[in-house]
Amino acid sequence: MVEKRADARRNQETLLDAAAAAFIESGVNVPVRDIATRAGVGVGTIYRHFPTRSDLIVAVYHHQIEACADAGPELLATSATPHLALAAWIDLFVDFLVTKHGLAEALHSDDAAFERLHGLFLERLLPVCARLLEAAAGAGEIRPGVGALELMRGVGNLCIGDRGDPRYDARRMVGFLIEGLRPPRR
Amino acid sequence: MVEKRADARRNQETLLDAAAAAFIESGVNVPVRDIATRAGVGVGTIYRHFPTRSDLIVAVYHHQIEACADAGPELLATSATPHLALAAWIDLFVDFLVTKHGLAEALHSDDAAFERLHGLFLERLLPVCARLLEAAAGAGEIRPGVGALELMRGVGNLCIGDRGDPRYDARRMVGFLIEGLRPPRR
DNA sequence: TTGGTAAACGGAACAGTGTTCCGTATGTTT
DNA sequence: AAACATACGGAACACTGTTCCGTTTACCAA
Repeated sequence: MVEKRADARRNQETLLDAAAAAFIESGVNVPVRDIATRAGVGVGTIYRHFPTRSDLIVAVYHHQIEACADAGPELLATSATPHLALAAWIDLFVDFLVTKHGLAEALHSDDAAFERLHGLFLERLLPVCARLLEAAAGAGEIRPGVGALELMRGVGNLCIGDRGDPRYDARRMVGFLIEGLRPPRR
Repeated sequence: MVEKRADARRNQETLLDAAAAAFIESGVNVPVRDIATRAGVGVGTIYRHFPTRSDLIVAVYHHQIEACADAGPELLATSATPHLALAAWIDLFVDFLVTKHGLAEALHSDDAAFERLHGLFLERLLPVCARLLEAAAGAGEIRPGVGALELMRGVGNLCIGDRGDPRYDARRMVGFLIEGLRPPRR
């Protein structure tokens, strides 16, 4: 493994900061040029460090995604019931998504540029969700046969378009969805 | 009101056909030039007849939207319970959305180009949904205070990304959401 | 210190798409 | 048939993503 040049390392840091700021201000779909200008580098430099938009987004939000993943087992251990743990974890997930403008949309586009983002969610968050689902199903609190992937996609979809719009509260809708997972009443 | 020229009327028809075909083949985000080529006209002609993409989509799907709107009262009159009517109507709505690739996405983008589409849904479908919700709430079958707009946006969102993907069934997720509207169990 | 080399940079250039605009063509009317 | 209004076509512009290469810079060895 060869060491990277000092200027390259410096630029990568600068880019991460610039991207984070740009994402907050203009959403994750902010034009590449804007990020480049903000960082004071050429667009080529961005593509060299982060070949796809996914790579940049992943780099910026990596820690938060990890934190969300880590919270799953913990919630399961400390919650009164698995269903409550599931609901609480989904809440964390929703919080993460709705505070990143455009991220929910990006997550569910089939654009190849978001491949790695997709991959990270699948790799880190999906197993956590699956574990929580399993526990809740095992306790008879939700119907069996609900897939983690479809649940996460559904929840992610529900988060689209929630930008502090008072007429649409993603958390509320997600709450209904999670409630609807319970077994049919007799 | 002045009569339109014959060639203009002819072109409008041709464009509707071409757009409908293009939507089926490539989704509602098919490039304008593709539709123009298909219809054998210049892009200017499209923009003259349909200034925004919304106008074109609305023109193409107008009848189906009307049919969906008309089905609401009918379902309410013939269903065993208001909740069943609501579920059945939402099913129609979902059917409409998932068979039009990209329509659900378009519906929830804030792009100004989809203004009229948004407007038509609000104007025609929203009252129908509100009526069904009211009936169900009145019968105590769902919690009160659920807004028609948020429900329709939620349902629309859940339909995003369902392209016959076996791993994601929008209808199933919507079913859970509607089920979750029921009052909390004691 | 001083080359020499590989790594990294910048930004021009290209590609795809939406949108506008105007010279030209066509239908309509007198 | 002439004159006019309407409509047409597509070039041209704007915006964004992406690639590519001539130039610059950091690093190291002599």
